Amino acid sequence: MSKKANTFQTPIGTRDLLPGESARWEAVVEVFGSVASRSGFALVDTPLFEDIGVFSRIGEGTDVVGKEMYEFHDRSDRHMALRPEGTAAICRSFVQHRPPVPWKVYYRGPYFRYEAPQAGRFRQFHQFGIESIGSDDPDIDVEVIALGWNVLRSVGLKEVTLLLNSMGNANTRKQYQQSLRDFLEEHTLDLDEEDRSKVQSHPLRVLDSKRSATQRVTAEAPPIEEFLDGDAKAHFGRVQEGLNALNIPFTIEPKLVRGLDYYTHTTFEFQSQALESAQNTVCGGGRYNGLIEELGGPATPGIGFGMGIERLLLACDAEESFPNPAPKTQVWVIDVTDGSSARDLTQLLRTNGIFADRSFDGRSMRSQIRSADRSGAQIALIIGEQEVEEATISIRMLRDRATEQIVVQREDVVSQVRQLLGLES
RNA sequence: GUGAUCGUAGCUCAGUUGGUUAGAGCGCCUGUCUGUGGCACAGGAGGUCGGGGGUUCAAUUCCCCUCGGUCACCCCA
Repeated sequence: MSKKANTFQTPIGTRDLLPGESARWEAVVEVFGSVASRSGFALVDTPLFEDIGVFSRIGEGTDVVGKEMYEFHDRSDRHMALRPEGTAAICRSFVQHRPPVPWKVYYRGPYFRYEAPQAGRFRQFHQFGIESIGSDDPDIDVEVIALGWNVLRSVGLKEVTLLLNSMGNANTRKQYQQSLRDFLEEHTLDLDEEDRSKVQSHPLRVLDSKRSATQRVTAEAPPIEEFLDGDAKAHFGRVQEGLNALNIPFTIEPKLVRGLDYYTHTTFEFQSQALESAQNTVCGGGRYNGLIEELGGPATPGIGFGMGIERLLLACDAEESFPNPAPKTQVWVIDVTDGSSARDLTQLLRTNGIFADRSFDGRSMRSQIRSADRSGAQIALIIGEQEVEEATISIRMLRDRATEQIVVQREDVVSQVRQLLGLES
């Protein structure tokens, strides 16, 4: 906010993850990892930057590569970019290493897009994602979508809707684009001015315009369904059948085209109905049967999705689910003598697997026990002059004021604490 | 990139037609309680009023520029 001399702040669209939120962040990452690995997906980590060519395969005309990429030349003049999304890099990795198929992987980490920030949108944002490469089986589409569904349920979200569409193969996509272009040209004057320029370059993009004049026109546009060939229809039908069998509710949305050029056949989006903001897509993905080939590999089908962690947590806030986990501190060591007992006892407890903490700077008894209380610890160990003399420790249970404080021998403290915490082995 | 809106203590905000030492609540620290926590009371620390320039005898208050936050378009997670 302020910019005083010699002070700095996070760059536009970035933020610090602070202790108040970081435990929740770690927890949601953990949830995703366990849901994904339960379905046979393994973690893959790719670099945060790559040769820019990897990402330009997303589509030269897309906003993501055209104007939102953080690109730079390194000291050896290599043209690089900070990754703007996950799928292209995973496909590059597949081509580079040629693992056996189906290759089922998940990933998570920061992504970068040079955009003006707003609700649910950042320049550095974070995604989970999965990719399943090497199979054209529609049941894999179902597995991928179901995994997204399972994650959303696991963090407690209820108000989400799944939108589903099929783009057909590369050929139908081309045919549909042309006929859509023809249709839109006839109605150019009825379109919102802002959208007219997209008719030639990106007719598909006109479909998801939010402008009402344009929406009135596109409501009459030919649906892509009419252009699907027999195989595409069969594939799409089988996907729907699978979702029905798994009791995953969905809505067919013929205008769901998505902004990345590589999609073929199944495309889908999970939207949060609890989010008031303009960006309510929590998870989006689809099939990309031509991308691997584009990146120099053998023709190989693939499907996956990306899930925005910030948006997922925003949706959790809106539904009041997935709260910040309780602090982990179990024991607070209070030392009102010279602090050496606190120094030694915290180390002893910690090396015995107990979450222990203490106050510093020789604070008063009152101050230390207040810190102990606020830490969320269940137990306070108290050392004063008397305890030092007698080699004992007073134990106070912080969560139940009715219990009497007890005194134990100093050498028994670890086993006593473990017992009181219910950890006794 | 375009548009709207905002910018006063760590946080949430007051601040009178521009007028002398800029306030509150919460939080933090200390004390009432010379060894005992969630309450109460008292005290304390903490602000170049985002930054720069201008108008004026005087600017947190008016004007310009700039930086940043928020929201929307575009697009997407």
